[in-house]
Amino acid sequence: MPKETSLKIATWNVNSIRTRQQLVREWLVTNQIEILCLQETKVVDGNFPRADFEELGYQVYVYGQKAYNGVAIFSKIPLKDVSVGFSPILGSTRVGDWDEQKRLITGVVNNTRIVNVYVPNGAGLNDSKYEYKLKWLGLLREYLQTLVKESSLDICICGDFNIAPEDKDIYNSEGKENHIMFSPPERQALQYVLDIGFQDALRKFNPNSGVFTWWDYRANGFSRNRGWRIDHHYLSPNLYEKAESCWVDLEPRKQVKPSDHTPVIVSLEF
DNA sequence: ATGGCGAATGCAATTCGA
Repeated sequence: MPKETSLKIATWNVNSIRTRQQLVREWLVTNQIEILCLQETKVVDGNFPRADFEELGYQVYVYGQKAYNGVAIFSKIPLKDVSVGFSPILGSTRVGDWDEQKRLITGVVNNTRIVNVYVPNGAGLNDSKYEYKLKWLGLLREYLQTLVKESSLDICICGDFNIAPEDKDIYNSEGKENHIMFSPPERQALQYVLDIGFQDALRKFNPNSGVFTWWDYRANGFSRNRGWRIDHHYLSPNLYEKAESCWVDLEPRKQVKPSDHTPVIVSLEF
């Protein structure tokens, strides 16, 4: 038994798990990933292609819906205390309709609660979906605040946040003040969540500009490297100390029929 | 400035994503 164990947690918006099934499988075969958090699975739970991943030794936890949204966690170690949506923590009275869109799944491993989120995109600043995004982030803050208050577990929040936190997280931030994924109100809403006490895992190791996780399918975004960093791992203080590396894997984005996102991986030493 | 591309639904064209 090694004195220290390493746990690699990846996050990847796959833009349909059924379309990306083979790509995800191949990536897991060539990479030693203990936990994979998926977003935009776009499939109801009964149709999730779980067998392919169970064969690789993963427990598969899903929370999906027809056509849109959907999150899942694959884990080599069985998770404890798995729950989906806001209501198990915040209560159905407070949450109301906010769990209609399937955007959050959580479970516990190694004294660590993993919270996998797919934050709403928001469409545009004058769209009702923008208001939805800001309110959803407010609810996420309440959710995390409640977790922190009610338990001493470490927390890793990872997923597609649909927000580039800083100028250097966009290939060119000029003129993007009113652009979805960069406007000040949404960045402030994210910062308000992080102010509870979470830190950006990637920025512990890499202060540089030009680190991206998403490239638009249109206008050859990837070949021109017109990217954005909108997928993140945010860690509570103890976990932040345990992080030993964090990186983006560009290989899946180079493949035929890729997702428009590529995986981000954090390695934790316990 | 606009639209570009890709996926789902469901079978043509529309909606959505970011």
